[in-house]
Amino acid sequence: MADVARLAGVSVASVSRALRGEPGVREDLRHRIEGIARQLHYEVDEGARNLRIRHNRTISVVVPHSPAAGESLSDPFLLALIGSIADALTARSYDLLLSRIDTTQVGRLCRDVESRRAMGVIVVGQGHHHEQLNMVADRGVPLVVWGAHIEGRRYATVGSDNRLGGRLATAHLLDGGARRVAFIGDTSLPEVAHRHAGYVDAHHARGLLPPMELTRPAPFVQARVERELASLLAMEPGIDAIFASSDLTAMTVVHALHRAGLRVPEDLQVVGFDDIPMVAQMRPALSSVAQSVEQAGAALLRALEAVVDGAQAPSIVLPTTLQPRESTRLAPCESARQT
Amino acid sequence: MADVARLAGVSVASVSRALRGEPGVREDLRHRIEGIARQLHYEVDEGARNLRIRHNRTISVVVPHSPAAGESLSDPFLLALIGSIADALTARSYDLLLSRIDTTQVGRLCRDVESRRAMGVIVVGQGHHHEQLNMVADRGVPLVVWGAHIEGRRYATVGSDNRLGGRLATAHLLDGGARRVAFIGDTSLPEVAHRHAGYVDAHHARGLLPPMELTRPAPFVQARVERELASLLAMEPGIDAIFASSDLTAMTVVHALHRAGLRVPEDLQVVGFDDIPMVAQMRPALSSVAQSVEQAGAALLRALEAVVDGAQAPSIVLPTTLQPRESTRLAPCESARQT
DNA sequence: ATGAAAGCGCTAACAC
DNA sequence: GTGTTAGCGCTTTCAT
Repeated sequence: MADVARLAGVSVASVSRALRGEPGVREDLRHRIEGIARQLHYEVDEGARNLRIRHNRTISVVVPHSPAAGESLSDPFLLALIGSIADALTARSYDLLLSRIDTTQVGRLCRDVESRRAMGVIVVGQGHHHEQLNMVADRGVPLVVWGAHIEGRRYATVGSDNRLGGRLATAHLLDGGARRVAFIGDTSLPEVAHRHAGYVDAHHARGLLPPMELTRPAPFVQARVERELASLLAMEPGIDAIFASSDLTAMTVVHALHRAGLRVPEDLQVVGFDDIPMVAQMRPALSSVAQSVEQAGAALLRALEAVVDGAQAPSIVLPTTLQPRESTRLAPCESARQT
Repeated sequence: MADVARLAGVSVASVSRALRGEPGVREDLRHRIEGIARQLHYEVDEGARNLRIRHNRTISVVVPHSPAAGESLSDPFLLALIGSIADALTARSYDLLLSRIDTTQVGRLCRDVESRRAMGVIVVGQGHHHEQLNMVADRGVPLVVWGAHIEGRRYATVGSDNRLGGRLATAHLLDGGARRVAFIGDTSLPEVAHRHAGYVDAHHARGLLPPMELTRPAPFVQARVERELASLLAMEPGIDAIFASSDLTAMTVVHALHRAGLRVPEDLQVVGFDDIPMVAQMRPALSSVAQSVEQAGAALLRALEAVVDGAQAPSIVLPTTLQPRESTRLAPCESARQT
């Protein structure tokens, strides 16, 4: 900046004013300064600027690192979500500091904010770390989590209407003629628990008793899903539909059913969750519950800004919709009336 | 930091020294200071620190924004690559500033570095922006690109051995009995061009003339792939195998072939590229060329560090390997001898 | 409308 | 071993 000032024959104060578009600067001077800056490829030092104004526009986005499961980094939904966040931040000229850390480490979650690198944190997926997240929020770190609204949470959340999604999926299966619908998914995860609650809802709404023995708590890992499915098929021959709590799980399920010589949807219907683009390419094309990814980034940012402004842990729920395809029996038009 | 100093009854200089593990500090004092810092949840202000030491450990990772194609944000390979980079940076205690911008805008690509927010840039995918990338490098911005080594490039690259991959895939198809192998992919992209070169190589190595009329320049967009495939099948009935330049394209191809009543691999063999985890779940399971994602992040970082240290645009090529599955005819064991 | 000077939170000489 | 002080590059009073 000193260089620009010297070349323009003015003080750094004027350069600062000119470059930031402050009013009290003569237009011709401003143009001269801008020209010189451009020529030098000069950009204002963000660190120095932030230090002076005691403020920054960087947001820390944390993708939980799950050493146990291979769940995380092959899921296209996660990429779509991160992309949505990146776009929302870019649109509002925030910077995005990405980190992949173990969410149990409260200290590391807070570090970016406490070292003033970032003004707030977005965590993509709450997993089992409810209590740790509460601790982060208690420490005064502006925090918003993509996930489910949990009783007693002190952090902001943005997430899909998982319960509605679960209800839509299950209703679709039942109305397609299924009587014994299995649920595969790790219900110890809050989001999955809500999907399961919707599954129960749909049964009740039809005067049916949800068959709890058909709920299998398989984590996202492929091998586990296959094992649970095998045991399910062996023990419960009457089963005629499967609601998988993610598309990745559903894909594994369809593949395994095929190897077992069972046809989808003739022998068993299958519905997934997330509606990743790929499921339309499966054979059969997979019915799935779509989340509103495009809205997610903007909603997360809105919630975070509210928290920064002192709001008390707001919570936003985004709509889910059913996308009927070939893996379920009810025709797309018929399923329109579902709830 | 002043707070910590006051509570410890020492000067800020001592706190700074203690917290950074400098030698000349009495052990008991250091412990006292560390205790107080922890208690206050104090973290050193990174911005102020970087300003003072005139240096930082942040790397800008740019995911090209392609307004045209929907190519980008559903590709699991991209997420795996970003994850690999994030892990490599974390392991070496770098921060990752993620942005999703139009790579044609040279100025924005340079901004993070020129505003001293980051010390270098990693671009994930070179697309058609060879010239712009050269301009960035010429501006003195430390730059490394995930992509192909191009004649006349002045920026560092890290990428897969796409030519080898193309050769492996094509050889596998030919040795599985195919005689008219089609290539679907946008050969104007350097990486895809290399895959195509490998396709040509494999033909030559067997004394065959590569059937250039069977090369279709379809971009990653699904609709385009389907159209090209339809025209291909209509015009060239003799076609008996397809090498798709990405797994996503291959999935679309398999789906379209099925709707056209053609069987894979009996009527046509299909092989993809990237080996995303999902292709093993397809019906039939898709043969594919695997890239070394796990190595990618570390290699990119190594190259970037070399550039920062003044190296002249190094270039790293990572191995590719064929993963034979059900969509091709040659048994996995037989295919071991391929080259 | 422009400049001089103080200070954001930190580190690194230099003194003691 | 510890404190004092200058200054990183910027913004912002306060003068002029």
